[in-house]
Amino acid sequence: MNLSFNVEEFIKEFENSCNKVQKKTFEKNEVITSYIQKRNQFCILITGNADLVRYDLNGNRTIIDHFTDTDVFGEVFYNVTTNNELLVEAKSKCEVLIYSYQNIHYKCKQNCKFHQRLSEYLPELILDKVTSLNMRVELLTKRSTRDKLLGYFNLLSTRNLSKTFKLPFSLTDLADYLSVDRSAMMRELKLLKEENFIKKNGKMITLLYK
Amino acid sequence: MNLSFNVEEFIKEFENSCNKVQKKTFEKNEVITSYIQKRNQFCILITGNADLVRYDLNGNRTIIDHFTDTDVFGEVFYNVTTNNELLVEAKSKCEVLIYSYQNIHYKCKQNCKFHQRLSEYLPELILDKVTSLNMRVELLTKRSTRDKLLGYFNLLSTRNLSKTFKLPFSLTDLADYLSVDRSAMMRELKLLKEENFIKKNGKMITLLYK
DNA sequence: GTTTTTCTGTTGCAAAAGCAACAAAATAGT
DNA sequence: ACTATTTTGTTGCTTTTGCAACAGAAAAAC
Repeated sequence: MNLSFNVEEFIKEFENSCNKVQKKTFEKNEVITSYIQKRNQFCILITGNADLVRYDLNGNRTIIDHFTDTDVFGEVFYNVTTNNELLVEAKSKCEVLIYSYQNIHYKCKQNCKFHQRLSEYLPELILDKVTSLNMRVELLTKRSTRDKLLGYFNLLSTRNLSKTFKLPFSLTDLADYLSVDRSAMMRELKLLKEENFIKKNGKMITLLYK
Repeated sequence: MNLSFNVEEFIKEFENSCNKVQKKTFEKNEVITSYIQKRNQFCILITGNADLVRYDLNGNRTIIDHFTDTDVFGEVFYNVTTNNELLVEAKSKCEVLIYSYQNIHYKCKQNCKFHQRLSEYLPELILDKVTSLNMRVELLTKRSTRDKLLGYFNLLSTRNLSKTFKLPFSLTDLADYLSVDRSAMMRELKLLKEENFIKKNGKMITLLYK
């Protein structure tokens, strides 16, 4: 994220300034929140990492988004219209700040610092989500598994300012993120290695082209 | 869209209240704006319809979004990070209100009504984009052409409160929207007709299931 | 009202992706 | 340190998708 304010400081303010904000801890594989059941929710991940996943009627799992330290998430950023299950699952032990809104328009009668700051920052935070959603759409509209993989690798490479980077996912999860079959993706990864597009060592990837 | 304010009235206010807002007319197939070249832009489509399209390096065209009367669009809702061409193309004669921001945080020194209103409404407008982006992601993560078609048809059916509805696209464009091959999509449409999932007459579709 | 262009519908063939199943490796749990 | 569980890597086979090409229908341009 590339925000105009410091999320760590924001978290400190949260914890002290408003008694409606709850701090909770979740173990690995626990469900942090459900966007279907809990509307108008705003969360900050203090430590750990978690995925926003959807389970559709065919039983397919899709990873919609991946969260790490200081990432924000919640239904307030998603504005649910789907019927499918939509869960945030802890991938490791997670500490989370949770706040539930009464109304969606981000105005609050209590004049605590937290709400002031939140109103101020929310448009920017939402815009940041828009950016990541647009990147997601760009990835998903790529026609082949190969292009999706390379597109995603480019993204990570750009973000890390390096041709070498670590996948934030297991390969199983990566397939669910790119919305492709895992074995087909593995086959494609193998071909990418053989054709010297990439070098791979566990979750470390190095781009060899350009 | 399901907004708390009336866009038609908003448009009237725009036209009168701020001399920085331009009203322009575009003929069919003209480029209304480029998100790569014109940053921080906010537009309202008064009449006509237009598509946001991306041309990637392989020459593939993807329709990212489709706009009709009173829809808003512009780089300000997209927050470009891509390198690909990203154009809004008029699909018919279009009247458009265009405003370019100096800064992305929606604050403006001039205290005209337009800017006041815009600051007020922008978070809601952006959130509306988030909703449509999330629906888009949901469609694109469907694994088969069939599921993409049915998913999209369900959406239109829900929106129109009717099992029968008109496609807002040509079939050629629909394929570019769902990010699939046109001939493969046509084949799938034929199967859907044969298996009595849908009835199709030109751009009118009727869902026969459930 | 005729011509030109775009869109629809179709097909054979090739390529890619999905499915199922399994062994080996790695990781987590105790 | 050992065991159970999950992840990785692989493959044969099937299904789906993409590509290329073309004719007829529809729409747009003149």
